[in-house]
Amino acid sequence: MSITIKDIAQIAGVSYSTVSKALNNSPLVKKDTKDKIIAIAKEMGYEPNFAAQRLVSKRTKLVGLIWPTIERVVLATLVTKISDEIRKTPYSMILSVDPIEASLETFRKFQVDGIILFEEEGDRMIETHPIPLLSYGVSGKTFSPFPIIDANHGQAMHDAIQYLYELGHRKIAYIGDISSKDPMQLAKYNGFIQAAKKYKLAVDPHYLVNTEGLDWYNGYSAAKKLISHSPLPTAVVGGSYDISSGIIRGLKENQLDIPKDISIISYDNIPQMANLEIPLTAIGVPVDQLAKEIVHTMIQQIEEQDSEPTVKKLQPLLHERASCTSVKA
Amino acid sequence: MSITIKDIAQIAGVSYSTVSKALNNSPLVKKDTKDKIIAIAKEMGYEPNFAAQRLVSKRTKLVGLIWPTIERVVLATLVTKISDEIRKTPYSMILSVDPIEASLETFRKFQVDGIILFEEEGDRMIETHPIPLLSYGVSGKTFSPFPIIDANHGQAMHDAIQYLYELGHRKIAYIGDISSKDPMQLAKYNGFIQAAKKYKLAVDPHYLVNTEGLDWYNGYSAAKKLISHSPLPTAVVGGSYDISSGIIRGLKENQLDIPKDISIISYDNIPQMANLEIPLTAIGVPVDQLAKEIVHTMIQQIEEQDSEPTVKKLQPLLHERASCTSVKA
DNA sequence: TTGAAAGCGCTACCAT
DNA sequence: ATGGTAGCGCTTTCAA
Repeated sequence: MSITIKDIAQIAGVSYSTVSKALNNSPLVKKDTKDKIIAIAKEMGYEPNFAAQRLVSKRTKLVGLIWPTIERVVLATLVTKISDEIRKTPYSMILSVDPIEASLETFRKFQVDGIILFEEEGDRMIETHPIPLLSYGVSGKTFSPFPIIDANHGQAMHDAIQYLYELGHRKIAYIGDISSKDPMQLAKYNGFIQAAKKYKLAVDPHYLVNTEGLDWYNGYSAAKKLISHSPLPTAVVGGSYDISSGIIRGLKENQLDIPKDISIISYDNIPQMANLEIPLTAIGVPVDQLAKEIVHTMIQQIEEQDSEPTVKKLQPLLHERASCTSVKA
Repeated sequence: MSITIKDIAQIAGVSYSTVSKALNNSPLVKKDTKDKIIAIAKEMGYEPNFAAQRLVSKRTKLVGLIWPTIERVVLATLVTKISDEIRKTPYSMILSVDPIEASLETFRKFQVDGIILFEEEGDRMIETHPIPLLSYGVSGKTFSPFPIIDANHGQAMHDAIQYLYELGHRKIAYIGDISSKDPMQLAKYNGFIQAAKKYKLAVDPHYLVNTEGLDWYNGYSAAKKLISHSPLPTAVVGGSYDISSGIIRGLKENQLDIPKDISIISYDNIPQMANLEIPLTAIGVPVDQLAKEIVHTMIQQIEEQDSEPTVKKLQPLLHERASCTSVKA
């Protein structure tokens, strides 16, 4: 049997309701008493009984996160960061690896206060769901019944191209996955196309390489395919962390020096970019900020029931490393 | 406010303690009443209040699982299967992606009844931990303060070699990661060496290729390295799912036909083996069985406090697909 | 500023 | 077979 506020009350010589207040930092308790009680609690190794707390205050202070099915380093990083972020708040996070329906079932059982999910899956059955929801993804429609955190992939691609353009690049290739209906992938691709148009780049069709997958190897093969045609581009934009790491290998295996022969910039602004064979300049909303925004918005949504579900487009950031160089016009 | 047993009691015209019994399928309630109550409960969409249940019955029926840091398809599959398995029991699982210390903190807060973790990390501080623990890993020492589920990697390698031997293979290579101190990787490597000795195979040093990593690409490079020397082996044992998928690519890129030119068998008995470019014959404890065993043992450990923490070595199974062929001596 | 007491939803025991 | 009730540990009035 673990120790309860009654035990503390006994030792401290106060009533247990006072202990409760003290532990919750209520202003209704004299500072002396409060300090004493807190000290005793700590000394006794008191841990509040979660179930009891939840029972009485209808909030569970629990957020559920549905683990995305796709295995990606970036997503794993994001989930971890979200977890870190939540740990700084009074909330706790529980994860479910089950398919969405089963996850919702579990979360309902735990009576979580809010649910975070990744991309679209939300759309379907969830409209009716009473639990505050938040989705990380692409805000296709400008209206949504629940808030969406959007990493603004299109903007990111624009910024990448602008950056390369200003370095003098005119022949820029895009290597990414556009085989699926994944809105994030499409948003990147479309963003590239649009920005290329804006900067009047002549995009040779073979500068657009569809990796048809998100794996390392897909980027690797795509890179080889890209350099099998001439003229070679002077820069390439990689669609994701994994893809770009494959591109590096593909280029290196063909004795192409990065960035001397070819510059490369990658989508996904995660710290791991620095640990690749060649640290890559990257574009995207920094994963920490993404996590912060997701958690913050989720909690706000929970605590202010009336707050409008907003679609929040975040600002991508360009993180320079040594993988791009300027080129004479 | 969601509905409670009192609401049900009112509708059913019985006391709420009767409802509680009925819902818990107590034999103390007449079948008629029970059926009626259950029907009403279902109709009203009743969900028991988790917190209240937990508060009164000291068990939480919660199992915590610490998500392994290493990103592997196989582990993700295992975690998912464990989740599926737990969903069949009265228990629920919560996942933590935090580092072990923080995870334990969280789990203590949730007052989980048991904790599952992957490999050794348990050893350290956990000795003192009062919560039943179970580890999936390698049972180096035969004694352990908590139960260990061991996939018996050594035996698996033995079985693989026996299989190949009986097909007539005498030149067998091993491609796997032996650069880290990961006991699972070492167990496989050592198992290979031992079995090779047993079958009196002359293991040319270049038949042992250290991938120095667990990624696809590591297997790919290793395969290329392997075939750069002659004589080529007639069969190769891949150390893991990812590694083997890299091996396939490496061999194919060099116009080597599987299994005509070279047979391949991979560790990791997961269904995904069938979806590779070339469906691979695989050896290992089937992931479903692993999950079943882990969950079953965990629950037993929780419910029978006195049960001895056993080290359970599981029996690997060889799943034949079309990647191995016999060879004339 | 502190204490007493109600009650969250449920299980389990005792009474009927 | 069913009902009444205590109490799990806590928060939150309300009273002192």
